[in-house]
Amino acid sequence: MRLRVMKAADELAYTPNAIARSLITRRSNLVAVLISNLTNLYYPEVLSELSQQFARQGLRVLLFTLPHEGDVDKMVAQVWEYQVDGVIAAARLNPKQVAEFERRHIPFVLFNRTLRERTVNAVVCDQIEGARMLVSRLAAAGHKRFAIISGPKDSVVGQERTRGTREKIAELGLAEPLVVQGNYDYESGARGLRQILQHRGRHPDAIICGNDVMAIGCVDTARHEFGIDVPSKLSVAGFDGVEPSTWLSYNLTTLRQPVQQMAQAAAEMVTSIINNPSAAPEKRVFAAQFIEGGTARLGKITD
Amino acid sequence: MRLRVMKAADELAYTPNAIARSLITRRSNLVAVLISNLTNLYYPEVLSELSQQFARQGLRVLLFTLPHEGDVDKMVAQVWEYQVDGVIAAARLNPKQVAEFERRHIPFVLFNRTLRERTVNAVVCDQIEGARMLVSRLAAAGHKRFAIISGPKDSVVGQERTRGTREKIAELGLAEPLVVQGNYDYESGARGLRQILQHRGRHPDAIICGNDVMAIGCVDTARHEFGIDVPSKLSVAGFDGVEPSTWLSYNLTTLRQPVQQMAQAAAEMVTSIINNPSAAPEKRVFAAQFIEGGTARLGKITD
DNA sequence: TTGAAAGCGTTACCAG
DNA sequence: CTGGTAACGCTTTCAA
Repeated sequence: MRLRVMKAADELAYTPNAIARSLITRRSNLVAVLISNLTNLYYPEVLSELSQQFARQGLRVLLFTLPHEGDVDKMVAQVWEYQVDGVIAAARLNPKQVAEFERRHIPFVLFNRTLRERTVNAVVCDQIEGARMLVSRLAAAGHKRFAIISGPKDSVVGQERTRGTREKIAELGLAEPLVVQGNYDYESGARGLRQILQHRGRHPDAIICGNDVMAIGCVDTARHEFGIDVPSKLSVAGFDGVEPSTWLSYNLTTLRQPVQQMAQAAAEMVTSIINNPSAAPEKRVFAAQFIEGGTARLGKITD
Repeated sequence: MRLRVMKAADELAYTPNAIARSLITRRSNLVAVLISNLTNLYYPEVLSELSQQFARQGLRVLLFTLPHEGDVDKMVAQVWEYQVDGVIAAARLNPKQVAEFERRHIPFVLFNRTLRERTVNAVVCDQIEGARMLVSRLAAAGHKRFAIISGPKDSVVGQERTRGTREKIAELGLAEPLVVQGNYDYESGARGLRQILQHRGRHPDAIICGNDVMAIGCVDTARHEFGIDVPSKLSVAGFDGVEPSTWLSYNLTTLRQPVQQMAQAAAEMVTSIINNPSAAPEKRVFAAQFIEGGTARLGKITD
């Protein structure tokens, strides 16, 4: 009997309907992943990891890419409609939007961001500590005049990187760094360097960029547009540790974020909240890994 | 009355349940996107475009990243369960798997792949024509000895690029190229070059790589490991036109695929099939755009 | 214009 | 252990 049913099912190409199942079980097995822009080089790695991790637990990723200048509220509303079992947000959401997820008891984990004045589930990398480490290393190697090409204003990660950098520079009693703003892309790294160089006064001996892509733009522009040798005449460092930073032409000095670990942690967190919704919010902080690379002069100065 | 209902709905944080709606309307507004590995630099751009395009039409992307060595059949079964309204596959599926989608009347579009001996809906870029164009330009500039760092065996796109290259070389009566195999990543571009150089006989004057990332690996290795000047001593070209190919250190000679147009076409195709399921399969072929770049000597030889 | 009922494909539950 | 029935939240249809 059972056999005959199975055979018929096969012939009719029967497949259980996950949607109908979700309706009654109240579990969609869907996890929304909110990402601002996938072209960031860093996020594809995150997304790929998340997708693999979730697949392992029988969860599927429902992707939401935020329109650059679109209505985030509308998109968030869409997330609710799909009754997702959880949300991972690697995008800029305002506190009200986050609060709304909590009100609806949707397991919610922030990726690489936190909220001020409130503890929410989050997986982050310690940007401030990383930035301080970077400055220490550079200062120890004799750098004295720093400049910063910062991330965009609305990036919390970028702000923290800038803040950590400035704090440590101040602590070490070095001159306040020149800060110019970028927006995380290659061109803005190039533009940042031009702005720094046209600034009157002595040029900096180290430039710290808000991410790797800007650092790469900065290195390229220094070398090819201005003929400045990196690192002997100028040190440049970035953040992230994206793949191109390891390429021979750059071999970038950078602070690598442990993407894989972080994605795994985020996925774990979502599933653990699904299974235990009353648990207290948790923030998991990972340390960035210093990659010595070759765009910064790091050996001790001897004379 | 209407007003009171709306108000109550708001207070209760009522949100329509898309899942329940799907059950009765038999439209999930979900589109499955199948991608083999997101770390390819090329696919994030595709995915990003697709997601934007679909969002505009009220469709959401359900992401399926194929495990490198996993069970594709199982993953395909999952796609069915979710009753997706359409599928875009930028991954290697066998003909049987494709046929199964058709049997279930699920709108199905292949991205950057086609099937032999069968016409299915597909959006592709003419790799063969592109490769031929590339060889023509290089030959016209005086290159005589070609080598190829090919894509992995199971990549149809890679095969076509290699085939177009070989065909044109043969037509021009030039020596048959040395072909070494890569797997699309940076390291395999480096390895490919080493293999080519240790091959006895005269070194090639042009290397055509199966994609940009390998070309970048090849250029870097030539310059930094072997001290070979590119392009004056060796020309290197790639395919794709990914963002890093435009960076100053590379300024790669490549064939850019019109990702945005292709993604838009794919999205359009899915929606048009949804609205008119009986339409005949269509293949939309885009031309690659030749990017002159600076890693290949393209000026006419004068002596 | 408003209200009630049927049905989508599944799981859960409760008799038999 | 088996079989039938209710229920999930929505849209559609039909009647009042």
